[in-house]
Amino acid sequence: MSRSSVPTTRSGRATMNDVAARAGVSLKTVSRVVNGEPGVLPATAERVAQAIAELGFRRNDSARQLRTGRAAGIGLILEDVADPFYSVLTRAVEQVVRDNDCLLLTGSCDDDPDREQELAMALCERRVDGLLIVPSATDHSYLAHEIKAGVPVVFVDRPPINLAADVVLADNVGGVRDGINHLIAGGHRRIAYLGDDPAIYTARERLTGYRGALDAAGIPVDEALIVMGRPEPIAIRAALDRLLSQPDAVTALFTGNNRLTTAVLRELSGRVDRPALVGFDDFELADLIAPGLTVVAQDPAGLGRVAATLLFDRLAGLSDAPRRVVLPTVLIPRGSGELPPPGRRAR
Amino acid sequence: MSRSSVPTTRSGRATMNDVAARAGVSLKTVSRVVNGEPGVLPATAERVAQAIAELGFRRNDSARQLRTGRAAGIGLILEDVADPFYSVLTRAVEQVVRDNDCLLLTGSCDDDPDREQELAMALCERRVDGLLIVPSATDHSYLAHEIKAGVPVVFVDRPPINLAADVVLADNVGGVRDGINHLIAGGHRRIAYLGDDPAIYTARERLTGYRGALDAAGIPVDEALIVMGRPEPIAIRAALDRLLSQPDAVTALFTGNNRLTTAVLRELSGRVDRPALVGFDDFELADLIAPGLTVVAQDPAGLGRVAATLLFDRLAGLSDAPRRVVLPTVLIPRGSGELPPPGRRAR
DNA sequence: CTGAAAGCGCTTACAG
DNA sequence: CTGAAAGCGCTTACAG
Repeated sequence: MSRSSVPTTRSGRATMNDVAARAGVSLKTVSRVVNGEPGVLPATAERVAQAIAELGFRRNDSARQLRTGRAAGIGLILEDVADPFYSVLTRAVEQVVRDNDCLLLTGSCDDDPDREQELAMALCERRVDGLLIVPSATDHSYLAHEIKAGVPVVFVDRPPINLAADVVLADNVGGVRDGINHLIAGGHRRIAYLGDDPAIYTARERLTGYRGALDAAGIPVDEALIVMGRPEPIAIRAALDRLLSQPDAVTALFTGNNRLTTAVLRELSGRVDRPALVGFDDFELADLIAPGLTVVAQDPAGLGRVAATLLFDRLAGLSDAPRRVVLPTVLIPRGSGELPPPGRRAR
Repeated sequence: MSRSSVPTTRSGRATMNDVAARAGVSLKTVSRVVNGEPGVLPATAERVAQAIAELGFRRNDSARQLRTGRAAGIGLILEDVADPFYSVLTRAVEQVVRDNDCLLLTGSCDDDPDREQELAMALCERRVDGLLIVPSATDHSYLAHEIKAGVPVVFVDRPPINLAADVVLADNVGGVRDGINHLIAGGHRRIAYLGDDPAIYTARERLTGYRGALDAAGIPVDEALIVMGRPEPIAIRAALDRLLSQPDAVTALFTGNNRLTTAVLRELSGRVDRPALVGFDDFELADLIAPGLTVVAQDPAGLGRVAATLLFDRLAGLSDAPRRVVLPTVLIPRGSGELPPPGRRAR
């Protein structure tokens, strides 16, 4: 078996031309074999396969991509993969992406609008087939060009602003309503709401759920019981001190997200007389603290799965008007949300 | 300003040629402007910039990639992004990748060796500039071709098998040794070790740390106190029943990873007389359960950062022999690891 | 069943 | 300072 010459492609990699030369066939025949196209004599295919193995040939997808226009890749932009909510969402997206024989390109933007746009543009320059975005920007008109150029974009967890596009959301209003109703049913009337920065869509939505539930129950909303802002330990401590020690002290707390819940738990852990607590968003070990943490659970995996599936539907040609999908939440009682108000604790 | 004709590129996207035509310059001049190359008359650059804006031109990176051979992308393969250990690692990798103006392509392989290889090959076909792998396969010789072709590969958390390549590891042996020594210093002699499937590198290494610490302290290793296997609740319950009720019951447990620790905590939560517990790997809320969980903390962000940095060093030309970097662990006492053995609890 | 030619949209290497 | 030509490694559209 005379080994003629090592392929001397500049990149150190064999190309289809190298394979063709070695197998004594044309470039096109190699392409047929590599892509499993029909109409190649078994004997020919065999020779090509052998040349491929000998040269360690691996198709260059950037050339293929240039020619076909398909990247076989999807971009995912979110706030921070390190956050369990997003990492679970990412995993679900990955699964759908894989089922569609694509690769996933990801980036965290830390709620920085500029970074979101930067990432989106970089992904578009790479000509990904579609984009999944948990938005941080306050204006998404910058994507209009890309959508017109045929790149489907699906928003997740928060809707786009100044742009018509698909979006998959959790039922923020309904979820909080359920949680507040649960506390009301437990006898609570003085229920505080700790939410994130109202600049965040979900923070506003959830607050709406709080107000709605109180209204529906005929309990007047006391604005002094609403605390909105970034989860800073110091601010939270101050808020809790006030809420729990004021004349008509609160008997229950609702925390608007994971980070707030954790921060509140840390502050509460030293206290003797604990208020009831329901948190929005579930997390690992919520059942192992004492009392177990009652939560309104979102479905991050569902958000990712549904959004990614919708994206591939769009890629497959689905051309409705932009859709708005809302996924339900689930109340999971574990103890903290079932603590009665002090007056009733004697029984 | 006469608007001649909308660009009719097949993809619906303007190309450099379209821009050139509109600006009345050559393709090459457009390329110069887009890439910020010097030697373009300000007036010319201005005309080009305007044409770019009008056409919504965005450079096609797949063409650029084909020509330059640089993907400006890094591949990351791991077990499961949804696991906090990996999601934090991913975030750190992302940061380094971004600092180097690259994009990140990721994939989870669920400890499936075939899936690892599939992903690695797909990423190589896409001609990523380098690969970061938390390996699941038991043979990495399949990567020899790629490495020879110039794709640097850095392994993370577990070393490669049958392949010489860089690797960044946690100090598994030393970390467990510290944890066991801590328990011994607390008066414990009957210390059980619950580890994961010994097919996993880190599980074997950590067990080695356990044996070493006992040996060094002159405590004979009782094989009956070693339980290795996937973290199945049923198996763990059975093991705990046996370990805690046998004649010479254990007074302390060491759990070899996050999932084992969680599973053990769930089983323990009902019990009255708790053994001391130290877990390998830290997690959120470990301070909020009672007693606080004492852990040997790894540095997942450090692993990701150091590995990614090493990868870019390789891309920049660093050509030493393959390196092996070991990152230290830290013992964090929070209560569960400081519970004394029953004999001493009276004091 | 097989192949020669053209072209995807850029960058490279020259030339003027 | 600007541009014409060639080519990266594939796939497309034909032809035989």
